[in-house]
Amino acid sequence: MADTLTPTALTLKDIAREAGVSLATVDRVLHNRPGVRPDTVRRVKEAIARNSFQPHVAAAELARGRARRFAFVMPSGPNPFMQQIEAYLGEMAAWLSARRLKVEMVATDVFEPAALAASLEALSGDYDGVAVVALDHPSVRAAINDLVDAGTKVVTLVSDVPSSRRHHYVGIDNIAAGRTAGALIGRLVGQRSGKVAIVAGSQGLRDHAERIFGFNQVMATEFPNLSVLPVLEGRDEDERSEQMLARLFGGHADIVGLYNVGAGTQGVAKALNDKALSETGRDKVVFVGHDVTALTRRLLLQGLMDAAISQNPGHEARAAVRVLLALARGEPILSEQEKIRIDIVMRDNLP
Amino acid sequence: MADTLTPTALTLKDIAREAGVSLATVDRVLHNRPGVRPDTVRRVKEAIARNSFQPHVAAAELARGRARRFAFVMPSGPNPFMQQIEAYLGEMAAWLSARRLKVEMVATDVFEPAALAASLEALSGDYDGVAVVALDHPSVRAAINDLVDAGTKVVTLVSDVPSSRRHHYVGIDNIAAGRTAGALIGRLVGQRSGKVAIVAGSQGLRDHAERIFGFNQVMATEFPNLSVLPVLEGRDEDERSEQMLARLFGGHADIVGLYNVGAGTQGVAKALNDKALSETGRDKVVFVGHDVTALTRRLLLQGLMDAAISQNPGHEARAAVRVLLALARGEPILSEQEKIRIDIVMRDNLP
DNA sequence: CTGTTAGCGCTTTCAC
DNA sequence: GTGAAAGCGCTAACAG
Repeated sequence: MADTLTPTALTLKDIAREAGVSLATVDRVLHNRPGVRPDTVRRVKEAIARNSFQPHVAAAELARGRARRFAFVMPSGPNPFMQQIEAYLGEMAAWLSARRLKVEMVATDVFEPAALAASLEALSGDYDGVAVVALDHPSVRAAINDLVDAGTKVVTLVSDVPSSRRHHYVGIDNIAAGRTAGALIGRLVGQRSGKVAIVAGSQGLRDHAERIFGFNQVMATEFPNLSVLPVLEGRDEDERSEQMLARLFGGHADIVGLYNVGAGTQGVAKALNDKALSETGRDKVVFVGHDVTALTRRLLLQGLMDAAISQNPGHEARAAVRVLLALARGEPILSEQEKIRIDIVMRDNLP
Repeated sequence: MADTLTPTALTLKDIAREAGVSLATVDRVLHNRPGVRPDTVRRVKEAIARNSFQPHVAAAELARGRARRFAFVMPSGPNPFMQQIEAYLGEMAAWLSARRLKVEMVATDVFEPAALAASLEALSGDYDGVAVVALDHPSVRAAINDLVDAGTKVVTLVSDVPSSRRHHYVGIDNIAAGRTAGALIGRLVGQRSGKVAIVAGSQGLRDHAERIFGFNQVMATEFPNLSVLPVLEGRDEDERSEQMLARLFGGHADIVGLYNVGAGTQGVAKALNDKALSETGRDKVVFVGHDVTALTRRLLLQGLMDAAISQNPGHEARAAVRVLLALARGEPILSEQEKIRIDIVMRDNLP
């Protein structure tokens, strides 16, 4: 019982013969290039459809000659998650080079819309595709639209600018991520009641704001035993986060859960650990954060952290490249494959 | 600040010139084909290494002419998880055909080692690669080894035969999956103490046995408040699972957790639901199972099921194809990309 | 508007 | 053992 999923392959020439035109004309129709009479277009398109013809990617790739260039615009600074994405891109070197693809990194300041926009504008014309960790700001939106208008394929990475005309977003649904964090804390706290603390980088960052929104949604509707404290804004900095949190712990004896929305994990963990040491015997605070890094991995193994909501950085790096390549080639995108899932990582399923 | 990850590309001809030989000789060395003097081999290899030369995959693919054929040997019968894998393979049709790859499905009885072995033997010589949902049995092991010896690339899918010489395993670490299930049940049960039930298809199936092993490991070491009841073997059948479980519930009033290792989910859910209806006000039994299907999705949304341990069937289908292709081409495998992760799926991060 | 043609960088005969 | 040469199925110039 062998059922073939793929029919036998035809070539451009077969289609040309069937439509009664030349190779070049089929090629023009295939790529929506101008200079073909509407009636001819129709005939060719019919022949293509009738045979469900698929051009051979390898032949197309070989024939075009020049390599494709992609730029990755990433935040400068020591964000471990972003460094992981860059590292995974580096691991693809052989894969990229066997396909004659060139990927270049461009570092820029994420918290400065003007700087980001300028970096993007500077890329215009030089690249076939651009992946950008974007800030949702009017000037960034404009820069993205300009690139798109110039024919560059653009994907937003990790953080989206939905109002722009970017071709694709590679990243997670942050509202769902926040809901997931909320549900985990709620469930892991169990019967107890008390307060839940939130530490974020800034509520001005779109992804952070969305996560908090999702988190509160779940808390309000499903865990009446828990009350959420006002969000602390630690700017993703260790010391600031630690101090704010230590003060909060001082003021509230009944904190049973802690959600760390962004980075600054070192400081958050420190504050939590100090609290645990000073009050032996108390119930542990349930601690959920984001992303699997060297640090969060250690905290999970130690048991100080209970779960990390994670978006696989390797998958994001590869998906961004594949999507840019598919867009550049005019191929359809395997949306199921390129969708980034929200991973729940606990000690026993650490990747 | 633009850092290029990929150097400029050379061609076979460049290497040939540098090594002072012809195109054909470089090609022979590149593919370890015989008929080249050892000294020449050395010179060519040096030139390749010195320039870290990467042959252009598109050119290689185009030049070989004939299409590659892969077979997927899957269990017959209505296992929803396997059907999902087949469906995802079907979705790749355009992708496959654009690469001139042919994928064929072969259905066989998983519970019959002889039948499986025969199906595999029958494939010999006709395919470049075979993906098989394998049973760990000596005759299956032998059949796999025969295929490998005949030059066919073989990957095991979902269920491994580690003792065979298969080139790759595409699937999850089932011991870790069982540990994850155990940790989830333990944590979600919380302070309560009581008993935990396990329903499996059969302890003779390698993946089921491994999951149970991991589950018990975690239970024994970390949740002294919970005691695990003897495993019920429901043969992945709905009715049988339901009856066995209903009887178990009748005999033990203090069951607080339930781990469903395999299929038969319909029956398990039925038994659990009946129990819940008959004893309002009691604490809910924490229910963890495997895989996200139409049914488990519904149960998660309803709240009857608390978490599903899942291996992404789409990812497995695509990884199997990519690995077979890389093996056939002699390319390195992106192990990080092809690794199948253990997903924890709860209501809020349903994919 | 449409057709002809010269490659792209490999693989694979077939000669030497 | 080694080399020369004919494609693979497209794309992109250039002619008409």
